Amino acid sequence: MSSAPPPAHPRPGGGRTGRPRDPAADRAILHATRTALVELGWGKLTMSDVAARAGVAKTTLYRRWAGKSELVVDAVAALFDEHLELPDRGSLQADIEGVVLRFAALLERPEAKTALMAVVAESTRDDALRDRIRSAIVDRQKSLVLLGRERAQARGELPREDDPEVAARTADLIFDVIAGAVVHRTLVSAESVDTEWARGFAGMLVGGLASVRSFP
Amino acid sequence: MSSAPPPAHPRPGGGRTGRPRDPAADRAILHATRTALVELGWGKLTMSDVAARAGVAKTTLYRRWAGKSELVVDAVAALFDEHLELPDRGSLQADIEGVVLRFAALLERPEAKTALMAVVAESTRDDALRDRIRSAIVDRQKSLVLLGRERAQARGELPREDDPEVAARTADLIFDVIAGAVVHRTLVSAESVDTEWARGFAGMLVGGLASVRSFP
DNA sequence: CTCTTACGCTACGAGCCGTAGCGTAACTGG
DNA sequence: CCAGTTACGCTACGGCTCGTAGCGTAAGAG
Repeated sequence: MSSAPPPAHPRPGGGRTGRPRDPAADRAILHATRTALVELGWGKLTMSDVAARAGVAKTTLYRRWAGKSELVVDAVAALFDEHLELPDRGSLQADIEGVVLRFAALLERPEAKTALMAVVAESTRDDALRDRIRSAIVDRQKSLVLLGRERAQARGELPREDDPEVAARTADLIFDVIAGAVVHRTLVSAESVDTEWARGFAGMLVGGLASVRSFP
Repeated sequence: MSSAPPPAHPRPGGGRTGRPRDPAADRAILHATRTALVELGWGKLTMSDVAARAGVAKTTLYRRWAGKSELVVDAVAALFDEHLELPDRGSLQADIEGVVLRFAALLERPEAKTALMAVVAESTRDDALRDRIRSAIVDRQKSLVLLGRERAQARGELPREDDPEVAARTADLIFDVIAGAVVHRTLVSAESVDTEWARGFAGMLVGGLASVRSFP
C-alpha cells in the first residue's frame, strides 16, 4: 500500500538498529531506472548502468533488489501510482472511455511500453515476480474496474449482483477485456488509442454488458 | 506465406550458385529453439545453447538469424501455423468460443507463453522485428477474424458492411479485443481460459456487436 | 576444374553478472 | 562516550554470453 518501494530483502530483525537506508537512494535509483528504460529499452538496460546513473554503488542495488526484473517492476509501478485514476464522467460509457485513454497514455510512454511486457514475460517462469507485479500493478488497475462498476450501479446503469462469485467472475472478465484490448492495440497492433477508438470500444463493451444482463 | 522460415540474410545475388543451405539445419535449429524455450525460458535462452542443441556451429546461427529475437519469432510462428485455425461451429458465438479456446491452448504452451510477450516487448524498440512479428504471427491471427465475420455475414448474423474503411476499423477492434483479452487472461491474470470463460467472453462480445449494429 | 557459397571449428575482446572483502559512515541502546 | 549493528562505496574477481574473424573444408553451378 505504501507507495515507497518495498525492499527485496526486508529488514531482518524486527529491531530497527544500525544505519538506516538512504531514502533518497531509492528515489534516485528508480528514477535512473526509468531514464535508462527510455534511453536503452529493457533489453539493453543493465544493473551497472542504472547504478552509475543513480550515483550509487552496484552492490547497493543488489542489496535492495534481487535483479533487473524486480527493480523495473517497482520503477514502473510508481508510474501507475501517479497517473492512473478513474475520473467520474457521469456515465458508464464515459468512465470506460476515460480510463481507457488514461491507461493508453501510460502505455505510450516508452518506459512503460518496453518494460511492462518484458516483466510479464519474465514472470511466466517466476512466481515471486508474478506476485510482485500483481500487487504493485495489476491489483491497482483491477480496483478501478470495481470502482467503475459501483458507480454504474449507483447510477442504475448496472444491476446489483446477488451472487458475489458471479460478480467477481464478471469483474475479472471485464478487467481482462479492457486491459487486454488496450495493451494489444498499443503494443501488438502498434496503433494509437485515440478518442475515436476508445468510443468504439466502450460502446461495444457497454452493449455487451447490457446483453449479458438481459440473457443470464 | 511459405511456412519455411525465411533467412534473416537472404541470398545475395539472384544467382543460385554455391553450396545450398541445409534445410535440415533450419528444422533442427527451430526445434532446438522451442525445446530450449521450454526448458530455460526466454531469459536464460542463449544462442550458444541453441546451437549446441541443434548440433550446429554458433556461426551458422548468426548466418541465418540476426539475433535471439528473430530466431524465436520464427520458432513460435511455426506453432501458430500448425495449431491455429477457425473451425466452423455453426454460429458466430460458437466460432468465437472455438478460436478463443484454440488460441488459449497455444498460449498455455510454455514455449509460446514465455516467448511471445518477450519478443513483443523487444519489438517496441525494433521496427524490423515488429514487422517480422506482424507478418509471421499477427496477420495470420487477424485473418481468422475476417474469416469469422464472413461466415457470420453468410449466416445472416452480421450485416454486410457498406463502408470498407469502417469495416476494417471494426475488424481491428474485434481482433484487439479477442486476442488482447485471451493474452491478458492467460499471461497477466495468469488464470486458465476454460470453456466457461470462453462462453462468457463470447457472449459479451456478440452482445456488443449486436448493440453496435443497432446504434450506428 | 574453377567459382561461389555454406559449414564447422577455434579464438578472441568486450561486456555484464552477481558476489566477496574491506574500510568507513550512520544510527541505537547501554 | 562506546560497543553493536547495519548501510554504503569501492575494488576485484570468476564465469558467462555476445558477436565476429579467420581458416580449412564441403557441396553445389557452370
